[in-house]
Amino acid sequence: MVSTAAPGTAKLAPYALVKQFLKDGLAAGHWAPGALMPSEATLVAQFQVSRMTVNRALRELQADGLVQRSQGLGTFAAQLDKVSSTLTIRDLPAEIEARGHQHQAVVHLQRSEKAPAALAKRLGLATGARVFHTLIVHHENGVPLQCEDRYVNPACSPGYLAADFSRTTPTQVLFETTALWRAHCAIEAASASTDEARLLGVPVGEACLVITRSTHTRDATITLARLVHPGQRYLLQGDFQP
Amino acid sequence: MVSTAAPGTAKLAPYALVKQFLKDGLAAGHWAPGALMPSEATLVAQFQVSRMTVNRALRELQADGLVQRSQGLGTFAAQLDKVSSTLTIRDLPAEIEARGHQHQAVVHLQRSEKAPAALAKRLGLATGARVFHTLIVHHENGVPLQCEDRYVNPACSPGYLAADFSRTTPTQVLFETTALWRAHCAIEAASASTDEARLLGVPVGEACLVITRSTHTRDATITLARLVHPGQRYLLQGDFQP
DNA sequence: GGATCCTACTTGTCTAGACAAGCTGGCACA
DNA sequence: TGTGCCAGCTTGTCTAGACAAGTAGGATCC
Repeated sequence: MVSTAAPGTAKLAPYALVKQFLKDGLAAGHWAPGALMPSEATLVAQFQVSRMTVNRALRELQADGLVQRSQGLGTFAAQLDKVSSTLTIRDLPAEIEARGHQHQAVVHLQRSEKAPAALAKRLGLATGARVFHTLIVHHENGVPLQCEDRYVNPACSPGYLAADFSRTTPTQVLFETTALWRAHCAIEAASASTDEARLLGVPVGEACLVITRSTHTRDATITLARLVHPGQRYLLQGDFQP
Repeated sequence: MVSTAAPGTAKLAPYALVKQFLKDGLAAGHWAPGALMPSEATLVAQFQVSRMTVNRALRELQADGLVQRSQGLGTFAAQLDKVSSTLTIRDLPAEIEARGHQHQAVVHLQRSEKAPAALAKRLGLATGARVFHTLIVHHENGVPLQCEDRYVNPACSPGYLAADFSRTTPTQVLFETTALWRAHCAIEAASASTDEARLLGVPVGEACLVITRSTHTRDATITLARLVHPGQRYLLQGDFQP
């Protein structure tokens, strides 16, 4: 096996080269936000490649939000302040495993219940219909880190209650049996309730990070979850890099 | 002007048609996560288009995280549970304006200070160097919604202190003068300190959502910001839809 | 002067073919 | 039996050209 280039000078495909060139120029401030950037024809001449190659580079930069293009006008450097930071919310057990730490789940509740009117409505069920309810506390290296209070639409995952949640996770079970189509989440801060404080081992009134998450198939709501984290022990992090 | 198609049946470009077909199939569960999807050649035959067209559709689906592709093997339906929800954090004043509400900024502090050692280090400056410091409370329709405590690297934006922050916002000023390259943010819950409680008009100890944000050029740190929101009044929302 | 048309430039998209490179399974050979 | 090679599949990428459609500015006509 012979390496084709010096290490760190990995050979880039032509389209990637054009992309890199433009990205670097943007980072260096060669084109102020809103400024007109080189046209496809210009780049074709400059890099001696075909238009499709340049077009791909520009199209991907547009998808990344780094440039704006409009037919008839040209390509413009994007307002980078409009490129809002995105942060990803992952499954906590997966995150703990990824850190190489030990994950432990304590199941406090795992049963079928009659849904109160408000809950039934949010799940798109008839009032009084039965729903699955689990309450699980996730520990990282023995420290309680998340209190997961979850309601599941039985129609979407009939076998949900049969799972062993000390071994697997609700997210895992649900996504093996259903086709996710839409998800919504909200993040807020709230004080720990008496129950939550007890389960998480923190003082009542402790500031907590609360993630409310709902996932849906195309037609129905699969599950509603309320994830409560002690404020002192949990941090959601996000990075943005063009 | 003659409409080219019935409303709701807007004519899609062939590549978009292929993309839609695959997306619909995934949503309907035709391909379970990990299952082998049709090859490019199959789709070419099925849709009677050229391979580049099909390739574009598949490449975009891959960029969206809906399929995984590997050379020599084929295209596979992605594990959608791995497609973590992303939520975007926008500039609060912009968000308030977008809601059609009235935004008001009260400037409590706007000056140059000697940076303590820890801060200087985080900004990549020499100990004791001067930094710009602003403390602004943003109101929505008269209600305090965010306490923005921000330090700025003078080298990146020398004119920062001259701005009128009752009229414009720090984010706006910074992005007009600097080229953003990298951003980092973290979200946590914390209790309101005495000062924060006073500025936000909430009881001391109230649960607050705290966003810590740092932005960098390629070489230097531009700014560090600590954004504190009263838990009862603020909600970060995110949607995910393939 | 004002309205209209026309041209040049831009991006958006598609085509038909080509070569490269990675994976798999079967066939021939030792 | 085991090993290596090769054919046939897959995706990854590039090319040269084509037509469509949107914009802007100048030339022309009234």
